[in-house]
Amino acid sequence: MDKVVSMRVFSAVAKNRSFSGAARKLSISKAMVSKHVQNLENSLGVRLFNRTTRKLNITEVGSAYYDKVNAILTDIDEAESSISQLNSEPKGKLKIMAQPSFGAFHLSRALSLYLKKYPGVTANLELSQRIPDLVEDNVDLAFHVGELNDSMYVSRRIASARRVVCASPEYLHENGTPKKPEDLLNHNCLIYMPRNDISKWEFAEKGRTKKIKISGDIQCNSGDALRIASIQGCGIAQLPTYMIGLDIQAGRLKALLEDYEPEKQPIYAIYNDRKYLSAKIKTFTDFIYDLYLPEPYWNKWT
Amino acid sequence: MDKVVSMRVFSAVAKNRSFSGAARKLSISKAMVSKHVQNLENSLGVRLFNRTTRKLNITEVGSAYYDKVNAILTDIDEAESSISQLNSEPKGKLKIMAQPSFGAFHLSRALSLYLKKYPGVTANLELSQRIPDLVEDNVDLAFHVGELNDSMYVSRRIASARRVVCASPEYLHENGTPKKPEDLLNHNCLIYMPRNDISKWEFAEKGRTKKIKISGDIQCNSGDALRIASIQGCGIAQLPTYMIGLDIQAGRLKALLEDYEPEKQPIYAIYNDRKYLSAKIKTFTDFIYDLYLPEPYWNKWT
DNA sequence: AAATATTATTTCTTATTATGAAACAATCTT
DNA sequence: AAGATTGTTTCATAATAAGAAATAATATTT
Repeated sequence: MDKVVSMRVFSAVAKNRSFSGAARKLSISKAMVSKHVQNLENSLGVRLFNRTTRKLNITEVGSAYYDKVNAILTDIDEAESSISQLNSEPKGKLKIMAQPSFGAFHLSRALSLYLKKYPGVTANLELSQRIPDLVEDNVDLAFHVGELNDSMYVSRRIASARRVVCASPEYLHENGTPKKPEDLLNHNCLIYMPRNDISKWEFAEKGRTKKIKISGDIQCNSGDALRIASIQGCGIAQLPTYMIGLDIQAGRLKALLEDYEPEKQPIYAIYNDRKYLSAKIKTFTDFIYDLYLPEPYWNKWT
Repeated sequence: MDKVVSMRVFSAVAKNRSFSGAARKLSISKAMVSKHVQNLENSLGVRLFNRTTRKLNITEVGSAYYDKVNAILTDIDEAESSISQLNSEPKGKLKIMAQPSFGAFHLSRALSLYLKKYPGVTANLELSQRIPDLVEDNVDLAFHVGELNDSMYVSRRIASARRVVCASPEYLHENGTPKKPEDLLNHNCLIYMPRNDISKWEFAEKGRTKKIKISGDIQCNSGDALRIASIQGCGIAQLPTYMIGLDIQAGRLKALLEDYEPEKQPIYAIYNDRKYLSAKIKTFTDFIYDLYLPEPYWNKWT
């Protein structure tokens, strides 16, 4: 028998000075009222009311208990409402993890807009290449560019990333401009290698995906490093537009093979639980999702 | 599912940073630990722990809830222990009702001894002829001399009362001294009449009870008034020794028909509940019972 | 690399408990 | 006297608690 319920019933009986009255007020049977009071009396080993069928008097002990019970019930209500309030309006620290380039270029901007809208939230943005373990790292929310091998967490697609092949004008001047994907075989390609198995680039041709195995003398797990390398004319890179949009606009890099542009990569928000999503996580993912609708700005750089 | 139990389980999990650890500490199955936490999470609509099978992290909400829950649990424990303490050592106001003569002559003395022994108790002694309704009158304990027609309350025999027939020396000098019960028919008897049906006096003769229908010109529902009347020589009265002991010792009254003394009347303590008897009631009835053992002093006045 | 151990959860069955309608007992009100 | 209303008890049933065992995930040890 739920002790908190029994306390509420007891409190109602004491307040109404009647078992039946309490039953009506609480919309339960008077049998249950009787049993709840007995439940407390048994667990306390004390008589709380002196009663006959027609008269009711709270005992001295009952009266002392009544005061304490009311304080306790108030505290419980307060705790629950403050918890649900904490959950209905975003508050507290929001810890986010994301890949360095996407995080640095775009999340930081989104975050500062978000924090302006929800002053109760503070943020902690941690940039790392690896896909975080939300629990282990105590992270509320992670963003990931690219397909996820299944994780136990919830992922929500919040945007997409165009990838383009690019090189510096200098490099192209020296080594020529590839016209179709296969031409890359003769170029020095800058290889992004977060895990050590991908040395193919995807392209689209006549609606089909085509993979070209590329090669080159630089392999790196940092997109930023590849970007710098390509700007410096080290070779050709395939990079997301959210990284190199400005470089292309500024002419530091030239986009290549645009007719063969591959499928956009999905960008996911990853969080722990769909059921009890805290307000700060919910509102931030919503905010991000809306911010990048219908097409994120980094995908429209021309 | 008992919310207080769930709170205790939640608190143990948070303290141990482990579901299994909490289960061991509480000696319940980890299945139940899991369910209790889920119970709270459901009722709050909030995730309290971020957890995988191997890692556990309390959420921000969970942490806030943890503090509140601990305070609440402490309050509940405090309330319960203070209630049971209130019940284990006598405290508070003890409201007693009794018949005027017995109360005035003897209970008041017993009470003052009792209150010396238990300083936490204060007393309220109300003297009235009628048998009280404990609930209606909000009385802890009543004392009654004489048989009870069944009441719904608990009665405990705590002593007995001798009754003797007596008259003032002056009356006897004027009207003669009755030698056997039947002689009373020719005397003016002072009739005690709390309810209006008793005009017989009991006597014992050869081990049998004999009832003598008496008559007289004074009927009264106050034993004290009868006592005064008999001292003043108005007639013969049958009164308990606890009332007239001193009068007989002082020679104001003479005991009559002592060879025919009737059965002693029982004296009862009446209270509300055998199961949850509060400490003050229990200790006072025990105290009274012991005080009058093996035979109350008022029964041994010669 | 494989085996073992430990974690939280889920499933399943069983024993317990909560629930209120109805019967009951005791007053009060008409 | 009859009817209404009180708190309690009884009873049948629906709901739930409980934990053993299976499961899934991941450390740790071998």
